[in-house]
Amino acid sequence: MAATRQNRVAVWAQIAEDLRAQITDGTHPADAQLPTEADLTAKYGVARATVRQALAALVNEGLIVSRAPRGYFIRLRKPLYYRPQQEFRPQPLSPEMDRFMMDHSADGREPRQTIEVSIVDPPEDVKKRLKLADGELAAVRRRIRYLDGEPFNTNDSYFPLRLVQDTEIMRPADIARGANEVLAEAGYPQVRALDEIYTRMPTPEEIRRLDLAPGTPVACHICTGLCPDGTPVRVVMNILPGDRHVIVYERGGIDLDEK
Amino acid sequence: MAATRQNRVAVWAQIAEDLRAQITDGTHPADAQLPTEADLTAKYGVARATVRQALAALVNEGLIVSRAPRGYFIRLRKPLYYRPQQEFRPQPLSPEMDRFMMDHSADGREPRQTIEVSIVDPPEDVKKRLKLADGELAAVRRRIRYLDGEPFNTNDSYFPLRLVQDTEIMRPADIARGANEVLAEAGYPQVRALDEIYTRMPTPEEIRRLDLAPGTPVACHICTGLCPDGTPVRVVMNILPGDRHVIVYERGGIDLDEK
DNA sequence: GAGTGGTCTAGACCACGTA
DNA sequence: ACGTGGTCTAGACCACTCG
Repeated sequence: MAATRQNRVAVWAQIAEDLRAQITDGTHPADAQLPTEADLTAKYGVARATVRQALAALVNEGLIVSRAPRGYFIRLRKPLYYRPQQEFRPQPLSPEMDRFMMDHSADGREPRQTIEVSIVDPPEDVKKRLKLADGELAAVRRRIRYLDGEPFNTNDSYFPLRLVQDTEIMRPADIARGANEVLAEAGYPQVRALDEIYTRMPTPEEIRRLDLAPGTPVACHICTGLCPDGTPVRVVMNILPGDRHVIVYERGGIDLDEK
Repeated sequence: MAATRQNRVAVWAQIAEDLRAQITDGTHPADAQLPTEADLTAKYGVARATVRQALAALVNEGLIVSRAPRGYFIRLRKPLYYRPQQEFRPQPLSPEMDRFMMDHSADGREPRQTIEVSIVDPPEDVKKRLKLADGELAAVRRRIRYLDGEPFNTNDSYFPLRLVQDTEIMRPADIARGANEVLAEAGYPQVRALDEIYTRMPTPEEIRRLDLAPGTPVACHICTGLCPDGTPVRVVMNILPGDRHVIVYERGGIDLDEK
């Protein structure tokens, strides 16, 4: 537990551990206010900087949040389920599965999204997955999704420019039937997809766009859509704040692995 | 960018931004050493604590790591692909997909795992998913997996105790044919699964077990295995350090959604 | 106006790795 | 032996929110 190189635990780490135990053991209700920095310096008899180091640790763990100048508060997690397979299987495989999902549904929350379309030289990640030729450009539809006015996730869809030029995809408006349908009509139906998911701390840009609190990691979900002949025609980069999402996959009809 | 409540950017935030730009723009090679704290205090003409705050920010973003008392170093990301569907589809759907995966393979790295088996009153998460009666116990196989001696992920498999008592599952040894096979032989074949994935900062316990650097989020992958009648018989809780894993799903044969 | 957290300073001592 | 980062202290001023 954060032992210093000496055989002892730093004072700030002990304070952090104290507070962490109180938070996780449910002593305080969610959203409760913690003692002030002044309270803690008095209680533990240390300098303010030491208390601040303890609190900063908890902030970076995502356990508490500072609402200056009001104080520190216990953070609550209210993730919604997020389903990459959504359109494929709108219904859960079984009522049992549904149970878990009911806890966090978007019922009654008002969705909204902003859309920007532009032509770009895409980032290396995307370029590789789209198998773009050197210097070849892509169209990107950048969306930020909101729920009740709060940013929920971002969704940047990249298409090889040559495939979508002069299609509806280039217009910054909702596409009721979906961009995939448009792409299919243009002769590029997607029949397979590769989902890649990894997690990291957000960039300052992402913190800004998604209004992320410190200590909030993001999941990066990259979906590559392929035509029957294996040509990639679409790469979607989703940024999912960890405090707002649970990604769900349902699998069935096969022997299931352990890992 | 970390503006203070005044209309200015904090000095530490500017220093962090400077360094961040240098790191992400590839000015320095990966694993390069940053200037020392003393260098930076001199360069920017500020107190050491200010420089340390900038560096701490980058550490928490996962961009750099401190190897005291040697200095700060740029962090490298070398994730391996992790496939929940592994046994289902050992081969990628197409050579195109394989391309992305070749970059990070476990070739030539020596895998090892530790196994502990115990009987526990499982955490609430697990209890709910296993639909355990009040006070009902579970067997848990806790595994830590290593690659070349370094911890890679943890895998805790929970089973209702009544189903697995007196089976091979209770012995802390490798099960060559897999715990699922044992469960199937006992009359509980799994035909469906629900995967839930979310991301958060690790607990101190996880930091210890997985030897995580600061600024490393984890993905929590919970797999619930169900019998044909919908009874959950197994819940697996995987903890996947973000700097070591990319989770991969392949989907095919269906219309694919955008989200 | 009182109290909060955010920022910044100028010191100090320590353990540890490396040269 | 030296330089490194880790820890801790004792101050200071500020902007903001709330009563």
